[in-house]
Amino acid sequence: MTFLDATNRLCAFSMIADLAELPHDLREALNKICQLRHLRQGQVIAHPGEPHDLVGFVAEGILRMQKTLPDGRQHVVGLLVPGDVYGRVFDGAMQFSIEAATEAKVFVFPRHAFEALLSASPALDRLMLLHFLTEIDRTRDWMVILSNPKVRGRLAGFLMMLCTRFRNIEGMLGSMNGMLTVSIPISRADLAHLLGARAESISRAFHALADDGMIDIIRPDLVVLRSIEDLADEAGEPEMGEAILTEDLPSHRIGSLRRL
Amino acid sequence: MTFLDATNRLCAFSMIADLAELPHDLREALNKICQLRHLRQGQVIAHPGEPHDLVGFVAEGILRMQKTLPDGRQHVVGLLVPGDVYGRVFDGAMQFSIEAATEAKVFVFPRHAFEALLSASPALDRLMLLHFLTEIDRTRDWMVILSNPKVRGRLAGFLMMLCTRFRNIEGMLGSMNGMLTVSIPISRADLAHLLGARAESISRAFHALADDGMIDIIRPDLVVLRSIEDLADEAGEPEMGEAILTEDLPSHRIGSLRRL
DNA sequence: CGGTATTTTGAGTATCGTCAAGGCCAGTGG
DNA sequence: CCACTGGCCTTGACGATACTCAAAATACCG
Repeated sequence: MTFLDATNRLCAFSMIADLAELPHDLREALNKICQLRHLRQGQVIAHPGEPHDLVGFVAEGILRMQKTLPDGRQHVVGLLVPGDVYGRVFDGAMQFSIEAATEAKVFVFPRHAFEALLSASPALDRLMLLHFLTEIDRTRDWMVILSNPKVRGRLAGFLMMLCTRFRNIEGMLGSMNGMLTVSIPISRADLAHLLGARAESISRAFHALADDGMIDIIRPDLVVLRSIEDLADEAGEPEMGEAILTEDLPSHRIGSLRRL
Repeated sequence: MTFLDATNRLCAFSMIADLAELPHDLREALNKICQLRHLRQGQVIAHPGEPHDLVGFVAEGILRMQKTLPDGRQHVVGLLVPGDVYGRVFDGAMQFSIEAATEAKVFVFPRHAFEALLSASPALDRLMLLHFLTEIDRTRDWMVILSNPKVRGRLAGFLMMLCTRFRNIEGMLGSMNGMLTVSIPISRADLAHLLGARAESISRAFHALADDGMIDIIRPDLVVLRSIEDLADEAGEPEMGEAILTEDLPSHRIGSLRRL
């Protein structure tokens, strides 16, 4: 299966900026081994333990990474948005399972073919290396959020992170009479696991933030951010608020490797 | 400055297994640009924001990564042990500052020279890639620990992580009449930041674990683990306990890229 | 040995977890 | 169209846990 547009140019990865910038012949080689998959919500595409023989790029939708504990409980440890990569390269089994949080589309590559290209192409190799560096920083940012002693603070940090990660992703951020809205792609129960709390506490924290005028809750999965500064303050990270407010919005570029 | 042993072979990286396994000519090239630095406790070797022009490998001692918030508070987000790498390659400024938690020795490479070698050598490139993959998984493990709702659980998880990370590191693990002891390389205050709690709560959690017979507190920075299973249970990760107990101890190998 | 920083303890309050019940919404079947 | 059902979110009440502020004890260092 190949992806060619009307003018016969490779277009499969056009929405994934980092791939689109690769040399033409490399894109062609990638195109030959790639496959587009539609995922319905809730579909699990990778199980921990068993070696996963695919490397995937998210094209549309939100996936979540989760650790499944022996007793069956599931522990969300991250979100994948368009432009993100999942799957191990070169070594070992996946540490986490991956599940579609929304309808999603992913490009998948057979692992060994992808690794062969990786070894042959410095550009792709560099791309992956930079991607992983970014991922490390993101996960450390998660840690900073999680180490806030109070649930309200962690939730505020989570909302801030959604803003930065969703900035370039269609349908996740919006505006209501001039104010920023953000979609919350996971359930209260999952959010509770992610933030180290119970679903009830998460619910109370949402409404506490609403009572203080920082947010409005339109639907459980859609909130208006009324005061980014106050949220950033609540999260204990003054710098994040400024970043969100001052930065311009290059909405054409998806999956930038630069951190926001 | 070069590092040659009595028989005139390169020996600088002998304690860092991953570097020692590189081809000879590459080790030689690395050796030419590398520098050994002794760090005294508390010394800060990287500041966030300002681009850091060095890539470092930890040879001895423990360093901590921390985020310095605008108001001056410091937020530990990880520990570096011998074999670990710090510093950004190719892109941007450091996100976190790095400080020596103990006396330490590090090998540092000028960033651009290191990048040049990286581009020229697939083996080194692969090494770094795998290292970063491991680092991502480690940080996600941190997340799982941090998302435990109770301080006792987070502390138990922290102790388990110390065991796995310190396994091959001299002076951090010991034994007292048959039982495992572990050194705690950071202060209560830093641990509190790391685990999302206050120093008082950390202290109380330590003594709560001691009262339940899971640990003995020899000194504030040295504890005996009396029941790894119970600790793992407290941490909510039954699998970790088994891993620590059943695994053999290849103490000659430092800085394995394989996850413990 | 004294002085300082760190750790611990204590008491009171705020927050959070827990259990239970109720509400909202979408889908189902009468 | 409506009642019913099940999942998810919310609310309430209560006990457990953790934060706060203060003070004491311990460890550390010269």
